[in-house]
Amino acid sequence: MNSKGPGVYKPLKMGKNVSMKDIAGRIGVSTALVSFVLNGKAREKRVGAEMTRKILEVASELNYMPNQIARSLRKGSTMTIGLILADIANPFFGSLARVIEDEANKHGYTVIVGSSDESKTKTEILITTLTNRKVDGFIIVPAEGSEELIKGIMHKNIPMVLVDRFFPALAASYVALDNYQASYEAVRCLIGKGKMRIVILAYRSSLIHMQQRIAGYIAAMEEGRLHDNICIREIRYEHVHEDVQRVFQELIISGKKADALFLATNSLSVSALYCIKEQGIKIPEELAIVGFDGNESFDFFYAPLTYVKQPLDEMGKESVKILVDHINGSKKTVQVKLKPNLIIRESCG
Amino acid sequence: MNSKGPGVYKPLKMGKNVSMKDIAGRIGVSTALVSFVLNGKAREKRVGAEMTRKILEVASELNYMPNQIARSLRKGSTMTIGLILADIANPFFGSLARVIEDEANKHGYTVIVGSSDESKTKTEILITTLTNRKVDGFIIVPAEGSEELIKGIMHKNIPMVLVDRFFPALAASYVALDNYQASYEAVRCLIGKGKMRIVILAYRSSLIHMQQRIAGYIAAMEEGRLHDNICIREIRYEHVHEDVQRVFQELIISGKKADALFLATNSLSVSALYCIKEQGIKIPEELAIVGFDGNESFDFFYAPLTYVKQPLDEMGKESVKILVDHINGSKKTVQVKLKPNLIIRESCG
DNA sequence: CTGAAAGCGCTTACAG
DNA sequence: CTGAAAGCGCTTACAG
Repeated sequence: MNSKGPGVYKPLKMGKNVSMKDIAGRIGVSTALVSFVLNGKAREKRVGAEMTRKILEVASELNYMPNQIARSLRKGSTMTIGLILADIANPFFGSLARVIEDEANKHGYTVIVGSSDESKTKTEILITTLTNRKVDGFIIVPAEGSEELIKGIMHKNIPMVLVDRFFPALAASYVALDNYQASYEAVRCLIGKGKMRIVILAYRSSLIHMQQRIAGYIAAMEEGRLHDNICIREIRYEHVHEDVQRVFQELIISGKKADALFLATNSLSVSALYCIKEQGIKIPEELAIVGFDGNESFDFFYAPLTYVKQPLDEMGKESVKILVDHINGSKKTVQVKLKPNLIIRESCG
Repeated sequence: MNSKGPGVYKPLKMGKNVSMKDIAGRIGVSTALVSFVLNGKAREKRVGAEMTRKILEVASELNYMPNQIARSLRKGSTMTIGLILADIANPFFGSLARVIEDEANKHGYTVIVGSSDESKTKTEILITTLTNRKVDGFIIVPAEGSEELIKGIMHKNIPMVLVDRFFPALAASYVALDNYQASYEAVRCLIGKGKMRIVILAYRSSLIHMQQRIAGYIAAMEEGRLHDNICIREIRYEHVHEDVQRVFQELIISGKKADALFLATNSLSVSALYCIKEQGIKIPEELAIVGFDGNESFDFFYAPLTYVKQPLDEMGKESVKILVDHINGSKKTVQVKLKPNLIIRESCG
C-alpha cells in the first residue's frame, strides 16, 4: 500500500504520535469536538451520544495520549511544581521531597526537584530554568543570600511557598519549624541534666532558621543563669568536617571546655558523631549531646541521640496545600510555625 | 495614558510575560529575526550588526525570558529527563538521584523524579504522566512486574536506560552492579571467617538483581561445601520489619540456627540492625553480618558493618551519558555491569 | 541573502 | 445549540 495513496483513513505517519487531528480526521469532525469529548465535556457541550461513543472508540483504537506540552502552552498552566531544596541526597530533604511529591500528585501536579547546595548562584539558575519551564508554583528551601531572588518571584506573581526557612522582611507564605522554641527546649533539657558548659554548633548563616536556633540557645542559657558560658561556634557549610574537627580539638580534646554540645542541624549532628567516634569520646559521661532532625544513625549510635524532631509530614503536606491555594488564586499570605518535638534518649545524660 | 491609545510603543499587558512578539513589535521586525538573534544565530542567518544590537538591547530592557513550553512544542524536544526510582526518601536512591540531577544539568537537561514504591501500578502512572509531558528520555529503576511497561517505552522508541536492575529478555540499555559477583564475594568473606550457617535475607522478588544476589550466595555456599546449609529467607517489601523480625525469631533467637547473616539490600540491612539492637544480639560473636549499600548507620553501629558498596557515582553518570547518546540518535544498546567493592569491617567477625 | 508565513497540538471564545 | 477558526509562543522551511 502506497502511504501517499488514497484510502478510507488518513494513514498515520510512522513514529508520529497520534493527535486529536488524527482522530478528528478519521471521523470527519473538528478537533474541537474531539477535545470536548476527551475532556469529559461532551454533556456540557451537547455533543451527541453516538458521536461521543465514536470519538472515544477511535481514540482508544489509535491509543491516543494527550500532549501535555501543547495543552500547557494553550492553557497557560503546566500542572507542575518546582521544588528547590539544599540537597536531595540529604535524607532530611529526601524525605521532605517524598512527602511533597505524594501530596502534589494527589492534587494532580508533577514535581521538578533541584538541589541548590545552599548556593545563591545555583538557586538563581534553578529559578530561571523552572520559571522558563512555566512551573505553576514554587516550593523553596531558600539558601542564604537568596532574598532578592525570592522577591523576584513574588514580583512576577508566581505562586510560592517557602519551607524550613523564610525571610522575616518578606510577606511570603512559609511553613517552618518554631526553631527558637526547638532550640530553647533542647538546651533547657541539657541544663536540666546539670550541664553548665553547653556549646552550640551552628552553620555560619544569616538565615532566620539558624539565627532562631542560636537565639533559643541564648535564651535558655540566660534563663539558666549561664550567660557567661554562652559559647557559639559557627561552621562553614563548605567545610563542615574540617571545622567541626577543629572545634572538637579546641573545646573538648585539648581543653575540656564543654560538657555538652547542641548540634543545630542534621548534617552537623552526623559530622559530630564521626568526630566522637574517631576520638573515642564517651557519651554522655564526658560529653552530653543533643542533635537535630531524626536520622537512622541517631538510633544506632551506641548512646542513642536525643534530638529535635521536625514534623516532616506536616511540613510537606502543609506547604503543598498552601501552594495549591495560591495557584488557585488565593492572595492570602499564610505563615505556619510548626511545633518541635524533643525526643529524649541517652545521649543527653 | 489610555492603554488602548496610540503610542510609540505597544503597551505591554499587565501580568503578561514578554514574548518575542513584543520585542519584534517594538522594533518593527518579524519574530523570526528576534528568534535568530536570541538563539545566537545572528551570524549564521546574516542579521546585520546594528539590528542584532537593537534586538539584544530591547530584549534585555523588557527582561525577556524564553517560554520553554512553546519552544518544546515547536522543537519536539523538552530537554527533560524522567527519572523513576523506588523511593526518593531512601538515601541510596536519593544519592543516585543527586548524581543524575547534576550530570543531566551539565548536559542541559532538567530531571523530573517520581517514586514507584516498587509498585507496577505507580510505575505505569508515572510513565504515562512523563510520556505525556514529553520527556526526551527515561532513566528507570524498574519495579517487579514492570517488564511490559518497559517494553512499551521501547516500542514507542523513547530513549531509555535502566538502572540498578534490568530484564534479561529485553534489549534495553542498562547500568547495574554485578550483583552475582557482589554477593559471591560477600559470602566468601563470611566463609573465610569460619562461618558455616550463613543465611541470606532477600526481598521476595523475581527481579534480576535480587535473583543474582541469591545466585551469588548459592555459588559461594556450594564452593564452600556448605550446600546443605543454604538457607534463603524472602521478605515482603510491604512488610519488611514484620518479616525480618519473624526470621530473627525463628533462626536466631529461638533456634540459633544461623551464625551469619547476609543482608541483600540497604533497607533490609537497616531493618536487621533494628532487630539486632532490640534483641541485644552480640555482633559479631553471636552473629556475623554483611550488609548492602553504604549508609551512615553502618558506620555508627557499635560493630561497624562490613558491606557491599555500589559505585553510585559511576552508576548515575554512566546512565545519563548513555541516555544522552540515545537521545542524540544512538541506536546502540549499551549494557554496563559495575564492579562491586566489599568494605570489610568488624561486623563480619 | 532576508523575512513573512506556516505549524507544533492543543483549548475555547465566538460567529453562525 | 454547534463547530470552525483563532491563538498560546516559539522555530524553521521556504518563497521572494
